[in-house]
Amino acid sequence: MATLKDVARLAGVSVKTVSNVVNGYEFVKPDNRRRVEEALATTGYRPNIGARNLRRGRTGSLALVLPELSIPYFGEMAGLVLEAAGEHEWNVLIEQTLGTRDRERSTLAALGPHMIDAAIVSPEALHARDFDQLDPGIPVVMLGEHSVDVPIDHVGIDNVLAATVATSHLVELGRRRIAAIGAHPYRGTATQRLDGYRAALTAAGLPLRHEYIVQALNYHRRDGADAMAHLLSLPEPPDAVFCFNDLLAIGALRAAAEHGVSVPRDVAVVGFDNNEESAYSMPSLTTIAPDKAAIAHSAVDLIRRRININGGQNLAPEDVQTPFSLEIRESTR
Amino acid sequence: MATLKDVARLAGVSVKTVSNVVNGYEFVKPDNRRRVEEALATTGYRPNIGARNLRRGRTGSLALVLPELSIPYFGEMAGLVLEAAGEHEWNVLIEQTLGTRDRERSTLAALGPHMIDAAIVSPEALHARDFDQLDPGIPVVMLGEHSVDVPIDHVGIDNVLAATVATSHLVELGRRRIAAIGAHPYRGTATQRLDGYRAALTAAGLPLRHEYIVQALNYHRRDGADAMAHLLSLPEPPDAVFCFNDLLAIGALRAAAEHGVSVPRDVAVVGFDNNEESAYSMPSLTTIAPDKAAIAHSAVDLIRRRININGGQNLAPEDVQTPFSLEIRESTR
DNA sequence: ATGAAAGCGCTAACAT
DNA sequence: ATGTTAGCGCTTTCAT
Repeated sequence: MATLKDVARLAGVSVKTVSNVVNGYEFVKPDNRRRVEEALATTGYRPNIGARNLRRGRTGSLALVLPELSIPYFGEMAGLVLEAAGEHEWNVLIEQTLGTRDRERSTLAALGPHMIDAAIVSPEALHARDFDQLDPGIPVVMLGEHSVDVPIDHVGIDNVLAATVATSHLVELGRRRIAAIGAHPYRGTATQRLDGYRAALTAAGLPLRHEYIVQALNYHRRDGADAMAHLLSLPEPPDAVFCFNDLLAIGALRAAAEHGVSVPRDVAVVGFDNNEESAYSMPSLTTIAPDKAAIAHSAVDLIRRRININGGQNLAPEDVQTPFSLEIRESTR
Repeated sequence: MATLKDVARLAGVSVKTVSNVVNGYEFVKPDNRRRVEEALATTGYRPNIGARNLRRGRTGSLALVLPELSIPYFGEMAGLVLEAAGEHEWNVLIEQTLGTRDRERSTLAALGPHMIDAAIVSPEALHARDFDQLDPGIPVVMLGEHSVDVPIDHVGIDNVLAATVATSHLVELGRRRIAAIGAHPYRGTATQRLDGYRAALTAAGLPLRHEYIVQALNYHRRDGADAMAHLLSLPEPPDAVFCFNDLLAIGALRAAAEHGVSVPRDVAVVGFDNNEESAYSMPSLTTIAPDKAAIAHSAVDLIRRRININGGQNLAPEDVQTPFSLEIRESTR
């Protein structure tokens, strides 16, 4: 592997001159430039990014911390973040926490300022003080929700509003016994979506029936199926269900089918996330569709702003709200 | 940010001693060790990985080159590769090619030896000579199939066999008009799966009907739906369909439903990949289930072997076959 | 405009 | 067992 020194020797100039050419410095004698460029070509020189970053004091990488790539929502988000970061020549280091607080904490702690310039974190179980682990010098953007109350940049949709829209849609369908699947003791998104659900029911003058709020400790398809099975076994089963993500909803659809309950005739179902698979489920799923690309771009932009203002340490944390829409499909038609 | 030097000064020892402690070297005077550990703690020292790698002549990163993270199969694989690589303290840089040859080529070319120690590539459209782009010094493992004939390590299941198993399963169900969705002009996996399909039909004494082989230029759900719609419009529609991946199959299920065709009664459907969603589709999908974790681990192991033998340049390329199974679900019951 | 040399933080010889 | 020093490849003063 050719180094600057090799190229310099071959071209008969100093490393400085070669470095100047490589970095597009303007004032290089045309003759020297030519010889350097020749040497560059014949050696096939490629800068050692690690060395450059060591010297420059930056890393050229962002961390993306999320629960699990195999979860469709995060797979889709990760792909978009990769693209957005790539536009600014950042590599992305993806870290999976598997949604456990332990791994979320240790991941945050391991994010030394040497590995990354900034981090995009999608926390699931973190507590506020876990963020002390973080080096204060590196900018962090939270995706998803303010699950904890820390002064950190945040990008995402208005979850309370979105949940209200989803629930109101069911109300407008004429449903009166509307259940919710996905309540969770300390997951921020869950709390907000539950709030939105309650707000919509209250606004419609419908009673809040505690047996219609089903917890889900995880948000996988199986959990949705279990929750739906439980709801259908109630003496008075619901005629509509708002699931806090699409996976729960997909599981709910299956449970409904297995219980001989027709969707949407007997039970209407709404999801959240607009996973690609939701357009192809049977029936296809009405769902809240966040603008994921907007989330990815906003997150990267926020980071760029922070970095350009020298860590932007004493800048007030921002809260960027991205658009969403309600995608109406067969499960509520 | 504390450096080795800072810690050394604080502990009153040389950098060497600190380095020794940090790297778990055994022979350090207990007294010194104690003082170093104290200094380490009070400074909150974290090694600068970049500097360490620069010195050691490695980068600490692997590249994972794949079409798109939002495709469930690749999302799942990426998660597993991340875990497998993490066990050996590798970061993973994921590059999306979006399945275009152009981006696959430029990605290969950009993989300078400074950024990564090795690469795991899941090519879709590459030609053999595109691999010339690659620095010969860095080990590459191909995932998926020998879509091109290059002397490079490869990990994956026996696609021909798997396709035969899938098709034979349909034969054993008593189906006689078995179609295939997913033929593709130059995608390696497609060719192999088509071969397996043909072999199974021939072995069963069934005719190869050219109108039952449907091309799919992409492998998304929509393509499967289109292909199935086409098959069902045939004068003599098939009574079974083997789809070359689960997404195609999911699309096929939907098209069948929309045409009022019952699965599996009228048409049995088999997929390939065992995406998580396939256990929850309606009906759930019979599919070939590759052992994805085995693929991820084998790929990382292969890389470790190559690297330990100094680039292993003159080692013959290996072809590791990982296990798979046929997961029988409702779509063929 | 370009060269010489220092130094980013670390590890590995070499010396003691 | 530990200190000293060179150097990984690069950029950046500081000279010239």
